[in-house]
Formats: sequence, structure tokens, C-alpha cells
Amino acid sequence: MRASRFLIATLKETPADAEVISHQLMMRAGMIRKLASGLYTWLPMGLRVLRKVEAIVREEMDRSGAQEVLMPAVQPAELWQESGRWQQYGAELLRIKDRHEREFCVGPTHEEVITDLVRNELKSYKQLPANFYQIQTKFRDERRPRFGIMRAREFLMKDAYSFHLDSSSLDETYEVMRATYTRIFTRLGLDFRAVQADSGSIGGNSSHEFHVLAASGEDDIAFSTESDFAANIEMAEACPHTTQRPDATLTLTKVATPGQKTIDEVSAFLKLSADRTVKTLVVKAAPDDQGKSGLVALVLRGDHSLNEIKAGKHPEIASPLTMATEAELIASLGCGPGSIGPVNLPFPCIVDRSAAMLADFTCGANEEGFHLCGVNWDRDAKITRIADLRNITDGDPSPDGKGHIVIKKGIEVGHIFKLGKKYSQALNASVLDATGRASIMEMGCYGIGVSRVVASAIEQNHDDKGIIWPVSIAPFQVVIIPLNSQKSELVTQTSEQLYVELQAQGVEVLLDDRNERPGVKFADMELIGIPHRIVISDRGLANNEVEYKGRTDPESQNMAANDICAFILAQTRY
RNA sequence: CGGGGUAUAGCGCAGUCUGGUAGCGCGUCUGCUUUGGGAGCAGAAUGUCGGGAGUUCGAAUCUCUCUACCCCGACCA
Repeated sequence: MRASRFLIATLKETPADAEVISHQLMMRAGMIRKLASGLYTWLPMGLRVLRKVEAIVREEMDRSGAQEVLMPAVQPAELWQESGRWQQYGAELLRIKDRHEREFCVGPTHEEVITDLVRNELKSYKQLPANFYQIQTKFRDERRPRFGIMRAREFLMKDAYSFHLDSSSLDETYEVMRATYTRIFTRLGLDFRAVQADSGSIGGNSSHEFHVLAASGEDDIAFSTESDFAANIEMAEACPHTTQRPDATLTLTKVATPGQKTIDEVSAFLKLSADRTVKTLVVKAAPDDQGKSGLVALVLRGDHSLNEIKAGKHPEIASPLTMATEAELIASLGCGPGSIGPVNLPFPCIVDRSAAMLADFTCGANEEGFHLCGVNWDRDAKITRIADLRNITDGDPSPDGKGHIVIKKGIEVGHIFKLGKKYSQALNASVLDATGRASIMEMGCYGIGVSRVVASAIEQNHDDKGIIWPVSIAPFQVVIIPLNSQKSELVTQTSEQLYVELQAQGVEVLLDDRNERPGVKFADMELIGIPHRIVISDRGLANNEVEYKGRTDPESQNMAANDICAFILAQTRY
């Protein structure tokens, strides 16, 4: 490709609304332009990268035995009503009407459509297992689109859905997909981790997210220092440092703590560290047999934070997690939040595993302006239940018993999980099994955020000059920069020759034949992030040499003009 | 959806408080010079000052209203 005939839409200045580095660099490198909030046009330079990611994903999906389909972006409301998600999905589902006032949505995902297809087309267990995928535009009406392409409303996603006669077949395909994802992200040149993830309402621990590690990530991932344990903190099991509660040494005493409400205030006021205190949160309890819902207290160590997902899953706690209102607290306890403690509570008390290991701790006195010190479980306060309620934190023991936990930021680029029969049941998707009976299929679901991969690659690979593409997804592998070609026939000829030669070898070359000064070309090509640069000048050609520089090399090197083609071929085979 | 902020040329911004008819840098176009790290000189084009309504002799500037966008908070590829 000739740069003079290709839209090089680089910007010197960073657009004011771009906050994260990938958004800034994608704008500056002329890869994308914003049309409206969360909606972006891919310019030629950006689209080349997007297509490369897509191609790698497609190759590996095909290799895994999945079959590509392409489903409509617009989907009829009826299917979503059948699955129940027309009501459940909420505001992120963009609902539209056609000219006949019939309801549709713009697909945020395709479980309904694929299940509908499969229930019509697959009739026999002999056709299973089957895995169908597509690479297609999704729309989710995010409450707050941000970070450019990273959290856009419209985005490109690879989604795959597998169908099985039984769960062991699902397990097999799940493992194949896990291996496939590992190949994909490895080929994409990303530093990533597969982490255990919350599987939502489906249950089980059969869900993995693939995260690209980057400081700007929105997810917290817990890693073990000693093992390959990795989990999203949403679901990582938080283990206490000790399983032996010390004996009580203090007597229960009530102290005045006027105006001290938060753990920070109370621990500073009483000169205690927060891990010697306990915080008590009152939430709605799960409804009983009569459908009535009382309150339940959750007790955590003062320095720990409640994991709302874990709490919401607890059988004795209402789901979704709902905090008691201040009025409810005052009605049942006579005090508001900030003074609550587990001593003499009129309702059950679910205690986090770490809080349960405390002795001689401090807590609210259930009386405005007072706290209790020297509190001990069993003697002073009753534990109804011990449960894992908190977020895992830095330094906690790893749940697998090996090493301790470090927390890092990740960007979720892929997610695989076992759906079970959720959709196949709702849409009655069955096949005949070997005994001739209808059997509802097991399903798996596997997503990759293709456009998000592009942004996350930049988050992970950039410097002060611009993007540093992994070779496998760079828009061009090589740029040839002729210097002073308008003055030098030899420079022009040599450049053109090399350009043709490399192209003939299948290398993707950009020939920067623009009538720009050298500094402009260098700066643009570094900003765009092309991995290999060849500079051709009269000065070098006088010695029969050209200059080569890898994007991250500190210095360029001179090289015999005759060798450069072979050298580049060696560099670009990966 | 709640809270905060912004809207002036393609991009980045000043001007708004204190009303007087629109400016800077970058970019773009023309010509000449220049050509190893975002060139120099000379010239040129480009604005419903986000939209609407109002106050005023006069509004980018004051008032009201609508809209868009950005940032902070309970979620996902």
C-alpha cells in the first residue's frame, strides 16, 4: 500500500474527550473516529487491525471444529419473550419497532436466535455435539459508554454456542474452547490470564474469563504468588489467615463514641487498627415459606469489604442483595447504621470466616453513640452461620493453600461458560436420544470481544511515541521510508523495487511515498506502530546499505541492501 | 438512572465575570525555499459561537429552555 493513496489520519494533539491511552492513541493514529457516544467509525488503518484480530479468531475457531454462521443483528421480540429476557434484560437492550409496530431488539447477544435455529435444524443426537459461532456487531445500550472502543455501545464480538446431549460432552467442548482461547490470545501477542469467574445465575464453577493484564483494566483479578490460581475477585474464595480463634482475654465494656460512625472514625477514635473491629451490615433475608422476608445481619472484619455477589447467593439472604433502609434499622434496633453490632441482635447473624476468627474485638453497641470493646463470639454474641462474604484482598492466603494473593487489574476480552439448559429448556430445544426420546440439549457459550482486543493490545503495548503492535495484528508489518525520493532517482527506484519484492513474498508493506519531511514520516509511523521500518536514503545507498529499525529497538542498524528482503521475511514469519 | 462539568474553525483552546459584531496555536489550500526527527517565508480559505426563546439600540457574553458530549458511582465482550 502506498501511503499517498491511503488515509493516514494522524493527529498531533490528543482529542480532549479521550481518557485512556488506547482511546487516545487510536484517535491519534487515525484508526477510529467517534460518531456519537459509544459509536465509532473504523478508518482504513484501524479496520486492518480489526480484520487481523478477526482472522486469527476465525482460524482458531475453525480449527477447533466450530462452524461459522451469521445471524441477524435485529431480532424479533417474540424470541426474547419466549426466553423471558424481554422483561429481564433491562435498559441495555435496545428495543425498536418496525413500520407495522412490531417489536424488535438490536441483539446484545444471540442465545435466543441460535437456540431457535438449532431446535429447528438439529433433530438427532447423532448431530451432536455442534458448535456454531459468528463474528458480528452487537449493541448494548451501556449506561455509560467510555474509554473509546473499550466500552462502546456497538462493538464487534465473536460469539459461539455449543449444543450437547449431556453434560460430559459439554465439559469436553468447554475444555476445547478453553484451549482454543489460549491459542487465540497467544497468537494475538497478548499478556493474558484465564481466571475463574462468576457464572451468574447458572451456578457451578464452570466459567472462565480471559483477561488482558493492564493497569487501566476495570476488573480486579486475584492471583496466587505460588500457584496458577487466578480468579476474578467477584468470586475468589476469601480464606482467613487462621482457623484457630484466640481465647477471650478482655471483658465486655461499653465505651462512648460520640459522633463516630464509620470504621475509620471509630478505629481512629479508639486508637485501634481496623482489623480489630467488626462491621455489621443489615440486609433483607431470603423470604421464608410464607413468602415473608425479615432482616439478617452480615458481619465482616472492619478492614474487609462485602462481596455483594457472594452475599446475594447465600440461601438465607435475599437476592439480589438489598440493604435494609435506615427506617427499618431504627424500627428494629433503635439505632441507625454506624452503631450496629452483633451483640443481642433480634435477627440471624451471618459472620464472615475471617470475622469469626476474631477475639476481643470492637463493634457497635446497637445504641447511638456507643461501641462495645472486648467482644467475644459465643460468650457475648451468637453466630448463626459462618460464610464467605467478603472480597479477597492483597496478602490473603490463596484458596488453594499455595502462596498468598496479589491483586492485579485486567481487561476482560473473553468469557466462556456452561449455560446448561437455561435457554434450551425455555425454547424447548431438544433432539431424539439413542432411545428415541426427546432430550433437552446442554449448551455452552463462548465470547470474545474482538474490537476490545484491539484496544487492550494498545493498553498493553505502547510507549511515549505511540502504539507498539504485536506483529500478528499490526496494520502493516513493514514500512519503507524513502528519504528525498523526489531528488533521488536511485532512492525511488530502490524503494519501489523493495516494495514490489516484499509484496510478492506476501509481506504487508506500507510505502511512505508522501511528500513529507523525514521527521513527519518517522513520527507518524511510530505513532501508528508499524513493527519494522526500513529507511532508504542516498547516504546509505552510497555504501549499498539501507537502514533497519524495529519499533522497539533503541537504535537503527545499517544492512546490506541485498540482504534486507530476506531479513524482513525472517522477521515477519511468526 | 443520580451527582458534577463542558459546548467558540477539522483538532486543541482563549474571549463570557465587566454586552459593542470573533481570535490564537496546530491542521488545510496556493507559491517559493527546504528535506535524517512533527520545516521557513509570503498569501488564502474556513465559524448559524450546540439549538430555540427572551432581555437589550446591540448578545459568544445576561435570563429561560432544550439537546449533545465528558467525568464520578450499583455491570459486561
